[in-house]
Amino acid sequence: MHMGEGVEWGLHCCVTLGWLADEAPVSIRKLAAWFGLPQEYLKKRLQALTRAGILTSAPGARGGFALARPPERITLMDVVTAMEGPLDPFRCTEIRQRGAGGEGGGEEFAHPCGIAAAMRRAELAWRRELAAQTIADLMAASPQGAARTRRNYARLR
Amino acid sequence: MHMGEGVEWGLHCCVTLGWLADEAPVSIRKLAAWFGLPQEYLKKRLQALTRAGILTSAPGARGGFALARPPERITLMDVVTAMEGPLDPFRCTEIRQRGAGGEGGGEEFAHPCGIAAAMRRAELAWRRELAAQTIADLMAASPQGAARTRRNYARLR
DNA sequence: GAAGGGATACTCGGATACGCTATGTCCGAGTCGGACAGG
DNA sequence: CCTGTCCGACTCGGACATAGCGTATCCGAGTATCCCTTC
Repeated sequence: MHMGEGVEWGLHCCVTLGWLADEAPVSIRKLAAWFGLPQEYLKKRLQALTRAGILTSAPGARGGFALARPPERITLMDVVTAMEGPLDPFRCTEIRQRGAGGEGGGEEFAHPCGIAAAMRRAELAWRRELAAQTIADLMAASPQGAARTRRNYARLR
Repeated sequence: MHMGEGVEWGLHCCVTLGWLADEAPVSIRKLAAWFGLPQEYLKKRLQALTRAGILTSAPGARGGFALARPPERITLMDVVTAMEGPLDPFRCTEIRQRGAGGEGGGEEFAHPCGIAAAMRRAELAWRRELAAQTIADLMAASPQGAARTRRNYARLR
């Protein structure tokens, strides 16, 4: 099981955009140089955040990306679902009723599969933790990052 | 993000093997027919459970697979890690120190990345839930399944 | 000085290419249990 | 009746093929800003 790099990229970009709120918008060229990432692909991933309403994008000269809401109102859950899609990692394909073992289980299969329910419980715990943390929390967690970001951004063309 | 089908297959096989404990071992041919799954590939996945010490496999005629321990001592976490590997879904690649934005952050980068820490917290909650549930719990959760399994297994050649 | 036109710097969306991993199949080797033949 | 041999069923491990997705790049179209020209 693997979570795409877009999640890490998106979270770092959101935090950085939070620190640079008064410099917004920030162009994709600067963001890519900032993290040493492939510019075109990073753009594609940030577009997913824009579609999800987490970022706003401004076209034209001096355009770029910015946070669409204050960082206190963007949770990690928002970013993860925007990047990875809304589907659960575990998907029940109902193999219990596919073969010879499932015959004659009529009423039993009206109830949801116990295994799917168990996996779902675990994923809900995961989502709950993600929804409990915001971009603002991440910003607050590394105070030196804010200073470093403003310092380095001033030198970036 | 996607969890392989092997997880669902493995969990269902473990539960079924728990119900059929006194018929053990069960051959891969019967298990595949039981769930309507591709026999060769299912075998490959169950071998991963065997390597992890969750199942035992007996070669030769009347051989097959069986649970290696009582179902109370097999957690969902055991099965998931055996199937998906021990790596975390989220992997921090330290992009924070890769580009122009990371310059001059010397001491700051001695501390672990706050974003990675946040994701790790969420994954720990997930793993905790998985480790809290056992195959025996799943067996108990669908009492009719036990009866159906024994009934259908008697008719299976 | 104001209006118009063009250059520039961006984003957006789609098309395409590539590699890795999940999925699926196949084969040779080893092992166990039972059948069968010979003493 | 006992023992040795053979055969079939089964697992193990590795090799190989395929498909889908994550990653990455490129291009045409649209748009906002700035500058330059023209009146």
